[in-house]
Amino acid sequence: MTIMDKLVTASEALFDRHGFTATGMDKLTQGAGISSRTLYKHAGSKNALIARVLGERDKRFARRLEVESIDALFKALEDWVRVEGARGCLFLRALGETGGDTPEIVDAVLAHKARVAERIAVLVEGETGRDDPMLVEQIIVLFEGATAAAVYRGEQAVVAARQAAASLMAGAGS
Amino acid sequence: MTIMDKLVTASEALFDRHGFTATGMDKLTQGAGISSRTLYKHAGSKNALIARVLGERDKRFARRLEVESIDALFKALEDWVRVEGARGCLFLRALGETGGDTPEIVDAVLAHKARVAERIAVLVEGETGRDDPMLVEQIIVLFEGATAAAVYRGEQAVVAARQAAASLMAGAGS
DNA sequence: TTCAATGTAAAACGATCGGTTTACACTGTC
DNA sequence: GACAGTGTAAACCGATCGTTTTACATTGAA
Repeated sequence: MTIMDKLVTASEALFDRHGFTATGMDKLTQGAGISSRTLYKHAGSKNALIARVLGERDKRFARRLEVESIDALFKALEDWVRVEGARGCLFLRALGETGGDTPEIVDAVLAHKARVAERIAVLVEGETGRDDPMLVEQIIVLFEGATAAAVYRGEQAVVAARQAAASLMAGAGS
Repeated sequence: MTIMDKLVTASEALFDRHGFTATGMDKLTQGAGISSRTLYKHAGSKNALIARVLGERDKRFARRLEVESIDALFKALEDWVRVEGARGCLFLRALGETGGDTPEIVDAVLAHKARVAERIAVLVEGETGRDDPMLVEQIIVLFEGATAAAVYRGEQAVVAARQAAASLMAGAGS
């Protein structure tokens, strides 16, 4: 495990549990077991570290979304919530905490959201056989809503989203 | 306009645009045009101020949700987004920034979410004539998802949520 | 065996954090 | 005309912020 891996892993957990602004550099160096000099040599700055954490999370999340149906997509989200917990979308949380004033963070968030939206668009077109932007938008909203609502309603929110998606997909025929 | 009104109004705007942790007390006093001593005499502490801001926002939001159908509920959300902008649910953002470690904030968030869920439950039962917990959960997810997705997809997310809700409500017959 | 690279620990930078305190001006009322 | 109440301005508290720096240990290759 490289220094960067240790740093990113520890940082992601700390950011996720305590927030980005509330997590100081000392907590990050302490969590990763490295000196502050090493952190800055590798990460450059706190904002760059946040952007890198988001980038790595995006990759890990995308790996989970390598499925072949909308139904499996929501099942994958259910697994994610069960394994990683439900504290809301870390990307949107980063955006909210920084007010959109940090370009590197904005870029990381938009890239992630674009990737998920594209994944959904491909799956919807694959299942329905046609380009249906409104249906795609509805699935995106359900996916986002399940992530957010799971914070205070638990897994049942994801289950409901999956069933709602199934209904909408079924009704999209012809 | 009382001191408390000025303080809460200015604080809500600052918290919403720049985040809770990133907004210092000096920005709050400066924004409200009052001294720090006056702020502490009225609000007690930063966390108490945050809780009060959330409480007032909940009231204002609830006033908007005094509608008579699920369709009107999503139209109300559309209005809200157009007027107040889409920076994500301020309650969940507060929860995320504090990691759920501040009881007064947790209470304010849960009270708000319970109120919205109850409102949705009443509307669903009023329109379908029966108690359908799964449908209620689906509408909650759509509502939450529209709020979150509007951050990066704009109003179309709310429109899609409204249409999805209409489909699900229509399919809930008997 | 010199040299650059990579790491550590720890002090220090100026700025800002949430919060308190002191000193003082203005108000309306008994 | 004393007095409590409410406000301001500003200094101050210790702590922490993100970041840089100094000084030193370890390593592997030329």
